Amino acid sequence: MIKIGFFSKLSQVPVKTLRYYDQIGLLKPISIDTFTGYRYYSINQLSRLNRILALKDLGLSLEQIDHLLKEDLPVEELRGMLRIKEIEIREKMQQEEEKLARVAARLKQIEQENKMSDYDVVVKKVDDIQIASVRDLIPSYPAQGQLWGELESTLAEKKIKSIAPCFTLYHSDEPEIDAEVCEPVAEKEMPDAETRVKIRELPGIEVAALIHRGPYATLSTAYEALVKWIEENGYQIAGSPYREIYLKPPAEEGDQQDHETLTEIQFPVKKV
Amino acid sequence: MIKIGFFSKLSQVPVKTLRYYDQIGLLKPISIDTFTGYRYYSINQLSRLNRILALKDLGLSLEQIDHLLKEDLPVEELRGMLRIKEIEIREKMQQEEEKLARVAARLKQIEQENKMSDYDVVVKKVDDIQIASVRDLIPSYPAQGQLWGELESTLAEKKIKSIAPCFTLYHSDEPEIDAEVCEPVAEKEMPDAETRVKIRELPGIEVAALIHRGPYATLSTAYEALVKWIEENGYQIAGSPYREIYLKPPAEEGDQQDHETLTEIQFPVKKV
DNA sequence: ATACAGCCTCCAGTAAGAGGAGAGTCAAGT
DNA sequence: ACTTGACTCTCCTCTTACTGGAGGCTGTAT
Repeated sequence: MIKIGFFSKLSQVPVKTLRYYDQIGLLKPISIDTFTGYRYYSINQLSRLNRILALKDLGLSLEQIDHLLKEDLPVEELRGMLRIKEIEIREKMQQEEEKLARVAARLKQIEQENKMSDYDVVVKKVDDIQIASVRDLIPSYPAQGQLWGELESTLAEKKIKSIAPCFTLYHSDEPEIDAEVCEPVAEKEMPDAETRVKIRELPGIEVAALIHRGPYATLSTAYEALVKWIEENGYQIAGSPYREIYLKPPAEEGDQQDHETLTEIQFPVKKV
Repeated sequence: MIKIGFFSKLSQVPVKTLRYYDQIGLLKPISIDTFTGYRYYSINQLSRLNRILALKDLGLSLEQIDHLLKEDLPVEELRGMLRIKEIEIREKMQQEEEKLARVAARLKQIEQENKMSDYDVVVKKVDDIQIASVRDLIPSYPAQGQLWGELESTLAEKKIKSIAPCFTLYHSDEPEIDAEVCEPVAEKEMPDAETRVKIRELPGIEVAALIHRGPYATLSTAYEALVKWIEENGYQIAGSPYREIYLKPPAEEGDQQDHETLTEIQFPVKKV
């Protein structure tokens, strides 16, 4: 029968923590004075406390520990929990390693350019999306203009509305540019489909993305930055197509100099 | 001027998160309808959001990010933060690795014995402590009895009281046992010190500890388990002395069979 | 008798949101 | 004009494993 402070000294566990363990029912004192509320522990309880600390040190939550100590079905269940923990820890180490790579890459970039990068790359999963699109081979990037004309006029005719920013899928760049211009739509099918415009669902994928501000002619620096980031951060480009999303097209039609133009570039990626 | 749901779709950031970022002032909508409370964002803000996400991905807290984006002193400060982050991540990886070792060791023990270990080893820092002690070479462990007699009688004579469980420090076991029997006391000095009993302060150290239940004759299994644990968990024994703490001595004087006897063993350790 | 250490309960706060209730708003279709 | 269903709002609670503090009682030593 010892008081909480002494029990704390013996175990080197803070008094606050012991009270907390009492509160959540993990380690209750053997008796509590009804009048004063003083907690009284037995020295025997040090064993249980040690077991708690040891399991906590393995990364188990107090709830899991409580469960393990409450039921007397420990061995098999503990084994299972530890196996899972093992995997979790490996995953976490993996993630830390990747994070370290990202930090190192960013540091390197700062050292080299002595300023904060213009581009911030994020990896994200893009959702499935319904699109209406026209695909064709074109001789140059600006030549996709006529595909856009074809797509927009068809959609206008069918009274189909775009529900999100339009974008281009580039299926390949060589020897010719294989481009597909897309408008997100709500419809699932194309009525009387005797045009080149098709409606289909684009499955969601993981992409590395960044946003470029400035005219289309300056997109190449963004591409370089994105490819470099992907290489340096433990990812690789996972096939075609990549996307160019026209978040905010030039204010005036044909004004290729608008410095407020915003374009997002997305490359499908997977971890190396 | 787009609504929160659309901004969320474009960025793949949950609406809840955007509202939270607004709340903490990290990313405020460009306008909020005074009557409806609707938040309206600008597409331009995607850049800032991307920067936030990128920095978050490096492990910075939202508070740090807010600071970095608020002030325009970013480069040097960011570099410093990232350097610190780099170190933190390495430390964390180190810790995860050690945790993995502990889990693996525990799993191995379960596989071998097919039951939960009787011993739970904890690593802890023990505090500085004032002790009164007698040290001598003894021919066998039970022979420390006479040292105890000497210590207790001296303390009784000087009316010095023990304030915690007594313990023995073993400075060496070979060729003879160099033992020091100790009683924690409050006094800082020994009055008229013409006895072999000395008072001194024992500095706090890191120890690996476990609790053994059962008569002293069975302590050897506990020692084996503790030494094995230390080896398997990336620690090493950091010199002498080790401690045997008599948490709960046999109920009756001389009853060496008491199965409720509790003894804690502590080895000074350091990480390999 | 009076310190003073030790103990009590209750409350608030941590990071970064998630989940849900209940109510108001918007846009499209009838 | 009305209804429906999707969006949005605020406010509340919950998460982990505690930590810190306020205000008040208890136990022991002088």
